[in-house]
Amino acid sequence: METAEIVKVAVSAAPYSIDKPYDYLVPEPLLDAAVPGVRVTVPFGRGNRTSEGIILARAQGEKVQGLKPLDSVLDRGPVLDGDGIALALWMRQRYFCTMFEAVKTILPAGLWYRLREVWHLAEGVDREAAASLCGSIRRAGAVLDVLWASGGSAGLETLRDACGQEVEATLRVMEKTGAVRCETEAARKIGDKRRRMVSLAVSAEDALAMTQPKRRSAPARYEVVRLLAATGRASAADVCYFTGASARTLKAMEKAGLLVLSEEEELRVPQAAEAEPGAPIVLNGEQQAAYDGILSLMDSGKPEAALLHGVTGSGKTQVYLRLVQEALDRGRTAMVLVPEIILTPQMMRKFSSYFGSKVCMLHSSLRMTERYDQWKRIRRGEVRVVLGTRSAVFSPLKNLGLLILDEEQEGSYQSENPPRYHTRDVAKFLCAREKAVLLLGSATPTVESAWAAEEGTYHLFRLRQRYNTRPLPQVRIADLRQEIRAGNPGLISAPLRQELEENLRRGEQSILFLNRRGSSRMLLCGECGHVPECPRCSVALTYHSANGRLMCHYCGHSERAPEACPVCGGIMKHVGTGTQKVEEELRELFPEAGILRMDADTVSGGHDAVLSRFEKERIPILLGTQMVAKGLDFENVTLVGVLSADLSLYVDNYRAAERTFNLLTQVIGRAGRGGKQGRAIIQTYTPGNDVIRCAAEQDYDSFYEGEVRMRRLRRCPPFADLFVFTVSGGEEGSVLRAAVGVRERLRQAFPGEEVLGPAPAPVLKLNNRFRYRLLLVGKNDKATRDRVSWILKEFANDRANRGSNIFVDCDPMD
DNA sequence: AGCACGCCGACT
DNA sequence: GTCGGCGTGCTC
Repeated sequence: METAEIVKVAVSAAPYSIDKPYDYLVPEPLLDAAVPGVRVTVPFGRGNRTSEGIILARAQGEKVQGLKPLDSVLDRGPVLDGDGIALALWMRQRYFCTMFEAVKTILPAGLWYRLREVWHLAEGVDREAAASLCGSIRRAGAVLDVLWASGGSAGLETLRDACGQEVEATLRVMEKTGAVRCETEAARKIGDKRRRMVSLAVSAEDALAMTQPKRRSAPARYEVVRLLAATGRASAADVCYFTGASARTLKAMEKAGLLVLSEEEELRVPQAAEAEPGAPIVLNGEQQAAYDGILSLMDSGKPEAALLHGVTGSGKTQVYLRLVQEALDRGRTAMVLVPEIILTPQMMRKFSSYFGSKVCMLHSSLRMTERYDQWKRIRRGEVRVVLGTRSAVFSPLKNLGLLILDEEQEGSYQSENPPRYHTRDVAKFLCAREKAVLLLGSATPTVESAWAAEEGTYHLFRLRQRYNTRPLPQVRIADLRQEIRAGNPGLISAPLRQELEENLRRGEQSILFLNRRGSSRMLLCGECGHVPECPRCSVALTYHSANGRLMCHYCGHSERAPEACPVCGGIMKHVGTGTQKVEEELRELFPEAGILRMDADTVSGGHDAVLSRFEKERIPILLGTQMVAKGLDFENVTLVGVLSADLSLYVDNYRAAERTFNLLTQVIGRAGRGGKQGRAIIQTYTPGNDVIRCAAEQDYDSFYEGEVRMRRLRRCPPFADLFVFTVSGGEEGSVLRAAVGVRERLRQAFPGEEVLGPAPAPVLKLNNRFRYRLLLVGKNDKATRDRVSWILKEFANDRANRGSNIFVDCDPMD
């Protein structure tokens, strides 16, 4: 039997249940280009629809019969090396996604291809011939009309718009008659940008002599030469701009042998603000000890993980900077990941002042082109330090020595769309591979991380004192039950009112914090109580004053706000947010004081605008939701009030206590950042609650002790892992039935393990899909993942589950 | 998932 | 007789 070149391909069109490497023949013309790590198009399935894929491996094969050949190669060279492919394989088994989904997550979006079907009238087939070939096919006439009118070919979208969504079936039948054919175009989302460059082809003297303006001859040429004699190479655009020469002149000069025109790649990289080089970093005793310890881990040549547990303001960033410097000195690279880079401008400034052009910042406000060009710079080794958010963990840095995850407890490290990877897990994988040090930094570590440190899996380093030995804020708890008994049913307790008065008198600023995720205004009928709901999701629509419309935060649905109740015709009333009510109460208490409110409704002008007003105009009171808790650093803020600490405590989530403790700690830390002593008031209905008490005393260790005891008892992470299965579909009954089926399978596959549910998801209906959840308490090891994977595949293959979908999350953050 | 093949009922 | 419904099995 003849041997042939065969490639293993991860195919985009293969869903999870049939995902595996598929074999394809390499046709002669693609022998050089079809190498591992390049993306290809391949025919897939009975209908041989064109699908995107990526080559995982190449080999000589004998089993040639039945194999289809590759269609085309999309990349000039590998976009993923062996390490990248290994990472994708790991993600596949860790997050229950397909190989191709993992690959797509690793690659920058600017590199993605969009496949587009273009339908053509077959060659040599005129309109009559086509019509007779398709004679008996319904709706074929309309298709031919459109193709004819658009010059013989049209994109599938065009045909869908003109002939309806079912046009695809018609086209497939027409294809068989030979009247039409389909070609799949692959278009990149963005391209590489190239810049035309100009330089002198001869010496400056000769060129000047040749273009010396005698009589009236071509002054533009002389100007061009003069410019290039001074600057050397320059871009064509610049030359034209500064000399007034036209592109034609340049072309002509090239022809005359004066200039060389060439193209070079232009990188769309945001111009780094020139920062003063940073002064040498001096560490205090604790910082030095942590630094020494972590440095010795880096030099151990083994993959190690460390937890840097430092209170707010203890100067973790200094330690990071020194360690990154050391990594670079050892010829290695470093990655620094933060939850939301926009909130850490100080960090960005510091890194550019110490690392200049060696550092690259990857944050959410970069354009796709900028992000992609940064990816190219990193791949080429032009970048030694990456500072970025979640997805920056996929930066193709080589020879990684140090990976820092700052504020490791933050939920934004987990991706919200599938595969829902957690940055910490990916980071661990990378550090193991690169024998690099993983450094988790936090003022309030997750219980899992603190536990790993206690167990010795992580090396623990602590920073207990604030950097310039500023004292922590004085915290008081205000008992709201007592307020009610004392005849104050309001949202501001007497102690908080007194402290606010005090601050107003002293001209110092205060931040009030409503412990709620987001906030929204709704419409409510004053007569029948009707609340307009999203037609696609089971949530109330929120009112946006900016456009007078009702919108859904989940699916984006938007409609005009009704004047009258659509049910009874009554008058619609606005139901204000929590923050609005607080604002009203504050205005009554302090009619003279300026108050800034920051929530979804007021923040349309931009976060930054509100905050800079607060800072510059010294407005006495800032009131907001969770968004005011993070990263704010204002000198003149000496008082912080938490309006209702309980709100985030009693939600059905094993992380509720941890999240509340973190939030309270963060908010309290906003007070007294300048020279003055800070104060904080925590209002609560449960002053005896351990979490609130520990937060008030700023006692992480006690909180941790209590929480670990609780988690051990309840079998929560780190003592067990929670696999959350979500079954969704358009018909509630069948979704519930499918979910019950999953429960039975889980009970069979995991005898003795706890299986809970199905229970409706917190938002039952989202985008017209009903969602039910199940919970498996187990251990996230290979054996469990294999069984979970089996259950997912079985679910997809069971025809009884048609129309329903399933996915799993392990230890989700939300 | 997405598609083709195949086997039955309602029409020209 | 055929068109088209959906049930079944496979995807290199």
